[in-house]
Amino acid sequence: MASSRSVSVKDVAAAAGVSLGTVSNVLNRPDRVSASTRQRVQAAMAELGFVRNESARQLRAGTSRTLAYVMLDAGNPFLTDVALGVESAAEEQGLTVMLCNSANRESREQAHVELLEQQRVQGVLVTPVDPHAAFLDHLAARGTPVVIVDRTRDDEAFCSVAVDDVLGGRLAVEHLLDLGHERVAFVGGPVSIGQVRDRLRGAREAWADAGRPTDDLVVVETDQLVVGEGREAGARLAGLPARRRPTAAFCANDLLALGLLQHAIGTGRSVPDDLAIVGYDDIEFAAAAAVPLTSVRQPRQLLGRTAAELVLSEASDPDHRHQQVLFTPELVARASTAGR
Amino acid sequence: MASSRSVSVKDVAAAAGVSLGTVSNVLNRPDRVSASTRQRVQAAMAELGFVRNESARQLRAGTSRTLAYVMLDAGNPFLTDVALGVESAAEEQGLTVMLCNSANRESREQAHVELLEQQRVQGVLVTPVDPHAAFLDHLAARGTPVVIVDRTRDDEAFCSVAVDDVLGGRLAVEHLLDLGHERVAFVGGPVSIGQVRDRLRGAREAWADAGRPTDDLVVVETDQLVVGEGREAGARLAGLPARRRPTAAFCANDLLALGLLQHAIGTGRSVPDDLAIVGYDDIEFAAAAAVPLTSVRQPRQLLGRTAAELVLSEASDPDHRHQQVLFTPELVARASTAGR
DNA sequence: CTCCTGTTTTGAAACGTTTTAAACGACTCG
DNA sequence: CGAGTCGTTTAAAACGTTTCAAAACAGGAG
Repeated sequence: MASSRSVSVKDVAAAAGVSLGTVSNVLNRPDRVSASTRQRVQAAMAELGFVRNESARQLRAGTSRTLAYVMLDAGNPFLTDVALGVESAAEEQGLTVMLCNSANRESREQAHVELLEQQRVQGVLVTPVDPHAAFLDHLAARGTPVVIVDRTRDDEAFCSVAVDDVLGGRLAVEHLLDLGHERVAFVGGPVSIGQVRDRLRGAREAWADAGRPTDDLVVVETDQLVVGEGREAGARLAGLPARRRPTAAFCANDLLALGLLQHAIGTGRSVPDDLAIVGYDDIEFAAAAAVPLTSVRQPRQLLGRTAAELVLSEASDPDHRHQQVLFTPELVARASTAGR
Repeated sequence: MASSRSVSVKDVAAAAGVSLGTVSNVLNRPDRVSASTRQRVQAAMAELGFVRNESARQLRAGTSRTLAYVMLDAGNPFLTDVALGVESAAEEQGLTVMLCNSANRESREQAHVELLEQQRVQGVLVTPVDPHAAFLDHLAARGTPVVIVDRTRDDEAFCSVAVDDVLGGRLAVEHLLDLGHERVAFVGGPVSIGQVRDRLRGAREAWADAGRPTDDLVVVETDQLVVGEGREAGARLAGLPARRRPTAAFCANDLLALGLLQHAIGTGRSVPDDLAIVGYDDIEFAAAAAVPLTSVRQPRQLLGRTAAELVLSEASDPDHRHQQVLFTPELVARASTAGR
């Protein structure tokens, strides 16, 4: 209960009438200490309100018991689920996770990464603004294990975990083809985002494999992956002449899909009868939408868990080889595409 | 670029041919060092890939340059917005923020708090499972500044920032009264949550102030504040005989409101004509719902920002007095209650 | 040439912990 | 009764930084 200035091992030792090495033993290998002294020391610790100084411990140990996840956007429900997976894997290893939010700003991402390196964290997981940023290479080159999460790089300089977006796009369009749609829209953008590109590619592959004419897959490009853009895409689709108008849309994420859905309902059109909709990510709100949304689900928690395991393996296993893990997405069919 | 084992100040000193004190000066007060040696040292640091060891720095300094926010649920968009406010305030002071997710489990919350204390963070912000948990008192008693966020306590043992939930409940119900509703439901629960209690109390006060009979404010208690419970509440309301059935509902949060909305649309009822809905929190998805949701907005970022400022004042100002800040919520009217 | 002044650099101590090798008793065995 | 053993405790060193008093130095002024 003492609220004065920080109580050290030395103070505890003095109070308990033992040497400071003994106090340390009580802390770290209690079995090496006789029961009576152990109790005396523990009593002193409680009495004085001793709190171990992690900096000193870490300085001596050379390494910390934490692991960090630098996330692109802490407000994105997808990424917070990934974080949950990271945490559960870390917890099993007795490690703590620090979450850092770069809020889509590369400068913040870099600042976080640098501080984490100074703190000698066990490893850094990162969903980066730009997976090719030089400071990530530097970090890894100096020996901190790094895993890239939900993004990929062209080279194999890092471990990474991601989901097969080409396959996801394929699943979505195959589902719509199965339902008999002959004219489908892809809604998403900007194509500068690798994931959007891959999902579109998968969609096109499925379309081509089914022998459909290229023009019947209408691409509606958006500026961002947000609800408002989805509404606007809805307006653009509705403006098309009836025979060119798609009967189904595959959206590059759920937010777009929600916007599209909102536009359809707002203008009195029926989902799925007038327009079937497939989203991507299967966020919690997808199932909770006015018309529950068919969506492509990614193994979010597993993504995080695997990333954590990889980074720990890299930290402990001396002859670790980088690996790029690619998970398989899964289509969850709901009312927004129900049979016609 | 050296990827061997950690490079220390000593190594840099040797490489640059100066004493280790000089290297430290280059790092901390570059003006005390002549231009030529400064450059030599900096070149050596770059050459060797020197990274300051934060543990050692902190051990010497006695305090860290970080601040932590232990959040109840990192998946809750409301709290991530609060975190954004914390971060922006911290950034201005040159501090970094660690986010810790307790995922609604008190044991995790406690584990985080304990590690943070060991790390001697500048201050701890916390949205706790239970604001009266003993370990929070202990933490504060030992001298770590603590601010309680979005929760309140009966005593004044801590600084806290929260929003006036009684007023929020009042605003919601006054809005519905203004629109001429004569029978209103309050949907929310469990009442063990202080915030639910307060919002209900505000609703009742407004109702009573308008001279309406108590029975005409129907309370539908839920088990949790989630979408599914909202749907179920919708079913319960729909099951009431027409003359006892409310024409409007005030939900204790937006998730419930979304569930209620979903049920109404799914069963072919019109919002707001058959049922007007008011939510609480004004999360991003509220505005994006099938029918944009009227909701009570809280100053989320300001909440976080103020909490950060309070904790820093407590850390630096020796004669700091605890204060309980209460912000004012604001009603945002949208289509789900549009005029009738 | 000496003395002084101001700037730059140095050496040593300190922060709080963990670890290792050595010291210490007490006991047993030959 | 001395040597060896075992369980417990201790003293000292080390981790990498910052800081502070003191030393070295350079450049004038006398």
